[in-house]
Amino acid sequence: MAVQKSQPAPGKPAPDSTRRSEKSRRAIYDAALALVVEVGYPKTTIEGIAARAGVGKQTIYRWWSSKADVLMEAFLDLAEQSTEEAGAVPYTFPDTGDLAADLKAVLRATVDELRDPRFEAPSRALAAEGVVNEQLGRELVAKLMQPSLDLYIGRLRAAQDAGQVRPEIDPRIALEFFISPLAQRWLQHTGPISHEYTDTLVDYALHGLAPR
Amino acid sequence: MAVQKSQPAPGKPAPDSTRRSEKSRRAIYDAALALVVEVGYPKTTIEGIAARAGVGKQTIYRWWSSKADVLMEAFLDLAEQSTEEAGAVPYTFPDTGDLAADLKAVLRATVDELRDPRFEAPSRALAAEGVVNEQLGRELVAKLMQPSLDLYIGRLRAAQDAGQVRPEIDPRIALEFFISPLAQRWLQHTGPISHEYTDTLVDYALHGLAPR
Amino acid sequence: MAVQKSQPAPGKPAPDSTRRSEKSRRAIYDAALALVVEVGYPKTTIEGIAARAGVGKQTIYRWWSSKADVLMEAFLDLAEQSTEEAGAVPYTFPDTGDLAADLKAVLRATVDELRDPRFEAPSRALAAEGVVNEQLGRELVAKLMQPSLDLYIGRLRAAQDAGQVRPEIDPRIALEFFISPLAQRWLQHTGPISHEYTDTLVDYALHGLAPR
Amino acid sequence: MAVQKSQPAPGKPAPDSTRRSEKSRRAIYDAALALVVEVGYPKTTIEGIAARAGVGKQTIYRWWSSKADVLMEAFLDLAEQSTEEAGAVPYTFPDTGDLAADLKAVLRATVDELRDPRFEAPSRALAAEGVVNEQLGRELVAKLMQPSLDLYIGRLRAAQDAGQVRPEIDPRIALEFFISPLAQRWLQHTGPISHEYTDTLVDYALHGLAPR
DNA sequence: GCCTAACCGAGACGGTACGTCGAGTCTTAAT
DNA sequence: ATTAAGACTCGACGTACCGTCTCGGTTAGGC
Repeated sequence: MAVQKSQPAPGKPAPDSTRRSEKSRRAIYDAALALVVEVGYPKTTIEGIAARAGVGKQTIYRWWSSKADVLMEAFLDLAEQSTEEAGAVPYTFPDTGDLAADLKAVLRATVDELRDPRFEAPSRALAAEGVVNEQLGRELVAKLMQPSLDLYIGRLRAAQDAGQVRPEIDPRIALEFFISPLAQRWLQHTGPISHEYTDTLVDYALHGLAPR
Repeated sequence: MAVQKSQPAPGKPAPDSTRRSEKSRRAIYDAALALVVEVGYPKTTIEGIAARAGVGKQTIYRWWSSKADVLMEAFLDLAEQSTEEAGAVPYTFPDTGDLAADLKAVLRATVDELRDPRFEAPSRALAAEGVVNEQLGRELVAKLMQPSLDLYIGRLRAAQDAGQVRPEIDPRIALEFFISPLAQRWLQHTGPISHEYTDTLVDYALHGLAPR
Repeated sequence: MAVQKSQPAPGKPAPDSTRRSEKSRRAIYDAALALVVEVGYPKTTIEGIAARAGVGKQTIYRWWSSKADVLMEAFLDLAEQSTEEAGAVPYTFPDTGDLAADLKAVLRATVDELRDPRFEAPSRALAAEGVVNEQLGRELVAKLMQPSLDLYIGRLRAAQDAGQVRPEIDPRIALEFFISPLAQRWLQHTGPISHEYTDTLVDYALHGLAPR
Repeated sequence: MAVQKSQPAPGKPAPDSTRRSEKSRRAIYDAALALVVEVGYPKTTIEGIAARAGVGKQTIYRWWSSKADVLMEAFLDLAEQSTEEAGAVPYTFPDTGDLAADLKAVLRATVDELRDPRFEAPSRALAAEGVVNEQLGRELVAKLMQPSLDLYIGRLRAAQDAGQVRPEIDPRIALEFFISPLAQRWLQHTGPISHEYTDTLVDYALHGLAPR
């Protein structure tokens, strides 16, 4: 499960990645994440990252095309490490047979993650960049979000097979009832996020707003 | 409803707003919006706005505290104008008695607005800024989104009174089923937005995912 | 006798010289000369000058087109100041009636000046630059050397009128017998320079190498 | 006469010159001279020379200590080749018994050489470097100029023996009347150089400026 | 109808960061 | 062991904007 390297500015003679310094790469990831946490994304500069990592600026420009690009890889790397560290099987979704309970459990974990300060600053920064820069946005979605979304889809399909979700429902849309309200509250500061809140989302979504 | 001017950096002798040049203000709004559309938010600079507006830099710094601040006011102004232009009663929500139909109608209009290129660039820029800058984010929510959200709340309460929505539902959460998925698809490029899509959202949300 | 300002890079909107900061100009001159003396010309950088002068780099680039250009003006300014300081009538050549004595006196003064450490580093640097960069070289000749050369020509013509120099001699060539050997020894380190040496030059040049 | 290799940075384990690649050396000389002619000395870089010569940078740093050092050897090599090529006995000075004629002939040849574009760029570059870098300057004088100067001294001494030059004249100073004015005009662009000019120098110098 | 304060266009200023280039060092593979 | 190749750290380049600070020149009210 290797991290895909992003392309540096095209037209340049591609650097030889076999000779790349692993030490520098790690130092750059660490410096970038630390700076984003400490001083915020806009005040995080390529020069600052280079200085903190004890690395020449050119070494950053050689392998990445922008600050956002560095941060994205750093964040992907962080996510990978955290997953490994947690010892968890990385990409699974609980299936106890109780759809509501499973969704609530996963969403509670997501809430906790969104509040982890190690994740908050860089993921906000990346999300903001993705809003404005479509190319980066799509990369983010593909690399960071899609794997999780696929798990939701799988779980919802299983629920359909078990007769707990109506068969005509499109799981790719249904999952947004759980993900999107949480995402918007977090991204746009439109409201607080909590375990109770996500529990409520699950209940509302499964049973609908209208009386039965 | 006059646009509230934002405070310039505190500690300064407050400028006398009665002597402010209306012509400059308009020129600055126009230049800011045009530049964001033409070159994108990150490449829009205060110097660029000043030059294009034929205005001194100080005139911008005197009345606004940041690029985002200028753009926010410019955008609010644009939104106001558009509303007036449309001749519409600005802040109402249809109530035909058919909740689903009313929601679908409003969401279709929202989809159309999100696709209007005049709106897209600046509102993306502001949204992105709001993700990262909490203070600005809250201002955006309060000034740009809250009025609309309140209309949703009002309509949902009416539906509750009419027995079309279960009484224990919190309308402030319920409205997110309509707003948030659309917002996320648009903000994060996670999927296409269309009238069919929002129609589906309304149906799913009202009747729930589970079989009845 | 104003210092001619050199042209910044053409094609740029010419800066308004009436608003130029005299303080910055002085500080830049001082820093440039000091650095050339202290660390040598090649290690003198625009950044270094700016930092030492407490000035933004742009302020240098706004008014000068290169390091050599800065240094040339700084040196011209220094020369001017020194002349004023010395209280001397700036552009005269002694005429006691004794050509040999007058030439020897002036050349002895020149030798002293060439050895003054305040002058040595910058003038070497400029001379070197002028060797390789013809445009700058011609400017140097015109602004720094020509006035002195003209004085030699004047004195030699007077000597011709007085019958002390053959009338068919071209003073513009003759003066090189006094100037050029000294210049070459100094520039190219081909030999030591001293009062005795220049005295000898005068004697040899006036009376020739061949027996009479 | 083998070219003495200059010392690389001291303190390093001296490379084994018996295993040196002659092909690389030649390629480096050619590349260095070509680049100086084509793009000028300041824009000639070690990287550029290495790339053009198809050589690793280290190969240059191993054997030379600086750009000027490379160029000096390259130029010495060029001078040697040219001399051989010309088939001439390398280090002689004509002695027809007519001092004036001999000097004029040699100076005319010098003028022609100074105008040869193959020589001009590199020798200007070296001269400029020598003005500012005393160590290199002295090396240049010793290796490039001294042999010629010695020939002048020899010829002048012969002339003294023949009674054509006054015995009390120091030939080491006298020769500067022929060399230095030409050198200065060429180096500092203070005037045009031509056969007529050098002829005039010889006449003026031999017979003096004063009436006889 | 004048005075005088504030605003205005303009843009120079001290700075920070940009993205690029080259210096000189170090590592790898191949000859 | 030298070589071609090129990644590395470092420092300077010249540019773009930042936010502050003068400059005249309008442009109001308050007298």
